[in-house]
Amino acid sequence: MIDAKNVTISDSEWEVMRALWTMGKPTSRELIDAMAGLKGWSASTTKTLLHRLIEKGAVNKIGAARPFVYQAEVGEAPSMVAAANDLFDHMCAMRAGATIASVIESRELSKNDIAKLQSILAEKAKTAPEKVECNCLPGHHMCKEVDDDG
Amino acid sequence: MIDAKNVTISDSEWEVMRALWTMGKPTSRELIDAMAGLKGWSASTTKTLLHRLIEKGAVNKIGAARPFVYQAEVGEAPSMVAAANDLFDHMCAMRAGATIASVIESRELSKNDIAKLQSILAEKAKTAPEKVECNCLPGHHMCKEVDDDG
DNA sequence: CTTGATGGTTTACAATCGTAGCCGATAAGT
DNA sequence: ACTTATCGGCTACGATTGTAAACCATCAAG
Repeated sequence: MIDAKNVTISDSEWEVMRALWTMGKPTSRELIDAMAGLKGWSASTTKTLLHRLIEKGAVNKIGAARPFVYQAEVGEAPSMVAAANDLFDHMCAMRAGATIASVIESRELSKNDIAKLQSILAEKAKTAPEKVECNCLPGHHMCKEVDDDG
Repeated sequence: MIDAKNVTISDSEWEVMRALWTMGKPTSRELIDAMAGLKGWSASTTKTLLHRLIEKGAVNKIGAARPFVYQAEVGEAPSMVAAANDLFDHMCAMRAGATIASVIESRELSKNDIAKLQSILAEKAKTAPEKVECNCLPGHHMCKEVDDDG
């Protein structure tokens, strides 16, 4: 369940969105085939998910004639950012640094990506606090130091 | 639904885990009060979630006598990392850089966090590719360039 | 010993999700 | 025109989730 533009998109629906973002304006057939290949879903499954996404306003059905094409209504990048924020909003602020570190370590990033991140970090370093406070239970700072991974 | 240690922990359950991680080994009463304060849940709701987490093996009931204490069985940091990986595994590899950038921009990070990230990035820069390929539909690279946020 | 508080266990129930079959309309082939 | 393959809509159904009440056991107080 990931939130993008105030609607809740389920995991399976999310997969359909991914395909839609990649394919642009596919017909249902193209989408069905793609999902069949990617996830092994039956045609009905993809159709259902597509319909639910339309109901939720995350996808548009375009055209008047019979082979409609479908298009994502919510953008890919904003949805990614929303999903990531949703995740980090639900973890202790103290853990964000270590978690980001782990993500960076495990992902493939281009030279350009890295340069951008470095520049953001350099800027951020200027005003960074010595320590981030735990925000788990308001008023208390009960989280232990970060490195007790267990 | 976030995956940590091969069990699926739902959103609400996740909130309970957060409290457990913060509180350590609370009694059910303490936990119930915390969740009532944080989320406005009734005692029953917290009890149900706690039970489901125990069934799922994510939480341990400790003690033999009547006021048991409860403890998270899965660690906080690994769960965070698992959740983050889960998220990034389900987005186009091309988008990872921009998404991480947005996360870094919106989070509070300590000087130490930043230094650590900078060191990881410096290391990673040595072997970084010029460009990350789209991995959305295998065999094709259909994703547009990253900066068409819309 | 009865009683009530406190904590633990079962049951409930509507909403959403994952997964998919079936049906009706329309377009295409013969 | 008649049959058939497609496409889109409706129906289905068990599992999980969010939310919580009801019930039961046990300990302490009277």
